[in-house]
Amino acid sequence: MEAVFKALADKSRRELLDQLHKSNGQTLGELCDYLDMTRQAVTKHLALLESANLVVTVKRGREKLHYLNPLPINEIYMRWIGKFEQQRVQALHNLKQAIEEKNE
Amino acid sequence: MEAVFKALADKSRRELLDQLHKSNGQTLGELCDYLDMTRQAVTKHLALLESANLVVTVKRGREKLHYLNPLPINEIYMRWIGKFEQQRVQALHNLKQAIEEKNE
DNA sequence: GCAACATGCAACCAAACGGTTGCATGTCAA
DNA sequence: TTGACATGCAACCGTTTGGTTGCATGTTGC
Repeated sequence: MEAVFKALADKSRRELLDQLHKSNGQTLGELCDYLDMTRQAVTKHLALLESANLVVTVKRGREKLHYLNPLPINEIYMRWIGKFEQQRVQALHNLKQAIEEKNE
Repeated sequence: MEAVFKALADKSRRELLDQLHKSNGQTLGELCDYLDMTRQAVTKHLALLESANLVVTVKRGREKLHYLNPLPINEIYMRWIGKFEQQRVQALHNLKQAIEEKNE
């Protein structure tokens, strides 16, 4: 959970997830094309995403294929964001009531 | 957007949001009770949350009241997480296939 | 008015972060 | 087999981050 939030905090890593979203199962080399940094830097980002369980990798010969795992993001939504989301409706309701009361 | 992700990356800040979720409109002093750090550190965290527009503050006399703003989190869900969520089923299918291919 | 209280501001510090360079390892293809 | 290719590993480095301490400012209530 903590790892997922940390992983999502970086723009480059979100970009990588975006690319995998567009085309799943890309190699390290392919993913490097999208980011303006060295391969080693991209490796580090991918390692972090993998340790957060946001991407899963499979080795194929000398290549390493990267697959997106959307479950942790779903988890975050269910356990964390949904809670606040739920309150949003309540907050809007409260606001509506406050305005109505004011108009009386 | 970037600011929101960065703000959510820290456990203490998520804890603060949680506390505001439980009881909205708390003062700095009250929020300090929940975290094991100095008031100044909490101030910094709240400033970051405020600059990410996740909390809104109102001054009342010598106190500062903190209110949760759930809209940015909703934004993240709508623009970012929802996209991955949608793909979830498809991605699981792809992953399953990739693993099967590997086992051959 | 003044003492206690709630918060603000700034300098400082260690650790984590995001990136680099250099080199090693493993795999494919001719 | 050997050279090119895809990736792995480790040391290093500037900047950001999360926290501290010390002091300043504004507000309340007696």
